[in-house]
Amino acid sequence: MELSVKHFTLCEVNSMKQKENAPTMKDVAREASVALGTVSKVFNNLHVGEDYRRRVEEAAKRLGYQVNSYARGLKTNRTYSVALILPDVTNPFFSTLAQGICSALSQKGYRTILSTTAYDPEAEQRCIQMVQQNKVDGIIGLTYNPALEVDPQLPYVSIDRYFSPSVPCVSSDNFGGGQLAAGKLLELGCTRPLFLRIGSKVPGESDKRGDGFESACRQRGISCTSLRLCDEEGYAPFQDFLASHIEEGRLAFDGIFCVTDALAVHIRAMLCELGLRVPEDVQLIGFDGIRRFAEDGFICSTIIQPIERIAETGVELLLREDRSNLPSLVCLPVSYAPGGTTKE
Amino acid sequence: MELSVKHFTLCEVNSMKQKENAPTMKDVAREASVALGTVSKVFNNLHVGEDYRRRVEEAAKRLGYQVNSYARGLKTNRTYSVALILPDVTNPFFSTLAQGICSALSQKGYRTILSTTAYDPEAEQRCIQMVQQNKVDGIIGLTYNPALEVDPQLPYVSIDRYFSPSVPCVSSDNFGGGQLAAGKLLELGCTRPLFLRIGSKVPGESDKRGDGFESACRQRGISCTSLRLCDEEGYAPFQDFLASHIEEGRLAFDGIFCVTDALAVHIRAMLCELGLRVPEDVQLIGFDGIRRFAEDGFICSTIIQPIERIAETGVELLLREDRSNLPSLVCLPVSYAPGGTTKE
DNA sequence: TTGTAAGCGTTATCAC
DNA sequence: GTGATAACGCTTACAA
Repeated sequence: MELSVKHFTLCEVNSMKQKENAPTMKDVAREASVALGTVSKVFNNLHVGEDYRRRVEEAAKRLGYQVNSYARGLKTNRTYSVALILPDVTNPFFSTLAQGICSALSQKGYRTILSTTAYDPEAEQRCIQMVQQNKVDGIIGLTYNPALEVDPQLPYVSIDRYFSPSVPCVSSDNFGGGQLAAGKLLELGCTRPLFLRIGSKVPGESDKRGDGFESACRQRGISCTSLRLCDEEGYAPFQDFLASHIEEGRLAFDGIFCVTDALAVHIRAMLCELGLRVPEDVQLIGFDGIRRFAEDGFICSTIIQPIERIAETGVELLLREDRSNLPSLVCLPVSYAPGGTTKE
Repeated sequence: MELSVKHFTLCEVNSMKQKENAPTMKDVAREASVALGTVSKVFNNLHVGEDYRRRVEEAAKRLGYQVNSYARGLKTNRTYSVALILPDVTNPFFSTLAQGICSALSQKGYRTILSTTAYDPEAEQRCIQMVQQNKVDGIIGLTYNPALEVDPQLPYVSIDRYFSPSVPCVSSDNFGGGQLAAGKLLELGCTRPLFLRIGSKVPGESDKRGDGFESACRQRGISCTSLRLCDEEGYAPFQDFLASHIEEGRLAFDGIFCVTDALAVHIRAMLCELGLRVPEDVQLIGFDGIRRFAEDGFICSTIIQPIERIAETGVELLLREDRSNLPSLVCLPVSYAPGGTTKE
């Protein structure tokens, strides 16, 4: 008689040691007195006589059989798993993205293999290697290594970073978001706008935020100041810059567009320390649409990224059957919401 | 001549369609003019003549060969991947946990298969099924289904929920955290403490937070009020409760311990609306140690969970070779930090 | 409609 | 030490 591997609720499990023998299709076939091929057909929903199907299903249940998707993948070359490569899932933007991608994938029957890279280009490359060995069906990556090496056969979707025409990139409409921020600030009475940026030194889609902002200001005949920093420099230069632009307790700017919400809250704190009031003296708009908790309001006035749609679009592009006419860049629409750092 | 699958940087990839033929060990063997077994040995770091090894490695590089870990797993019954089952990776506590577990696993050479369940007990069970088919080497789960069915053969570590002696559970020292909160509040001059809780109706380790708080109050001869709600009830009862305990603009409590930081910030907002000042009129302590961004301070005075250590411990327990003497519950030490909602 | 057998890419057991 | 060969669990022609 076959030794069956029953499943137990976690509460029932005690230290019973069974022999290491997960039941296989062969076991099921024997238990159901049918041929191996028949069992396979049942589990692939192919036509099989009704009573055969029943016998197989019952036998499988009795034995606690589960298909071995590794063995299946070996045969079919499809593993129904995709890799998600993110710098860090702690950041609210990334974690929301991860959530969206993970559930979009699971809805389509795919597993998510999560790799975090801590912004390290070499770790990024190692992840790629690792998941390629794992024979994933595709990769969604938000990476900073401009020279990532990837099997060209493997579907790849990039988030927020454009590589080449043949690698689809999905991101927010960063340029439009910058324009929107400028429009709002001006509309709210600002006349001396400032753009502040800190981020990676490797170029990315989000650089367009500042471009859009400046462009919109210029278009309205307003001159705009910008300060763009790299992560390595830290926040200190902002502090100095702001302090040096205060005259008689008055800042030279009355509206600041920050490249992220994270920066906006930092700048807000700096302004407070400098004795400036937000939004009375200076209005602030960030970018991302971060909330503290899901039910909370925004942590600052902000340009909201449609993270959910970015996730869905990325997944859709990655899993698309016909890969001949993929767009090289899709920008999703952003929106504005007040969050206490503007005068509404 | 073999058709080799070179790797390209993402930027170089153009729409070149190659034939679907990832190189296999057989190809490498032929390319290097050695036997198949020799190639296998090279990739498993077994003893092989130095020049053979070199030839194989060069051939592999030429062909862009990568081991197929599916095929390997089929043979060896180890996949070097573990499943992480979380309700939702958007919540800061969960995302930090995910980050810690993911990197601890990757450090040990394991991949993380992430599944999010949205607190749905059935989704949790489906995840378990799915990852079992995937032949993961183990599961780390933070789940709410009290009757999860799992293959008893498969190593399982539970976070924050105790199932049975044979299923290791790792969590913070919730009871101790409650005591700590009580001690702090009392030390800071509170005399009329209140405990507020909202959460799942299925019991979990975090229930001990309130128990510890009450116990510590009792021990010091102070009577303590508690209000414990289920998620379904929403925050409204808190609002009513607080409003009904105000007399002449004065709240009946001067120190509140909230079961999470999320609740604490909500309660703080409610108190503000009711015209009460935090921390002047009422002091507040939360639980978790949440920050808005990694560099920021805490969003409220809080009992900090050692999330990093929970992650590491969970992984260590899961991957432990000798599974005969596993602890059934390990509680990790918490600490207190002020965050603006207490008088320090 | 059902059964048979070859083979997916790897590892492991043997003789050599 | 190296090299053929038989599994691993499954899918899939193809034969019955």
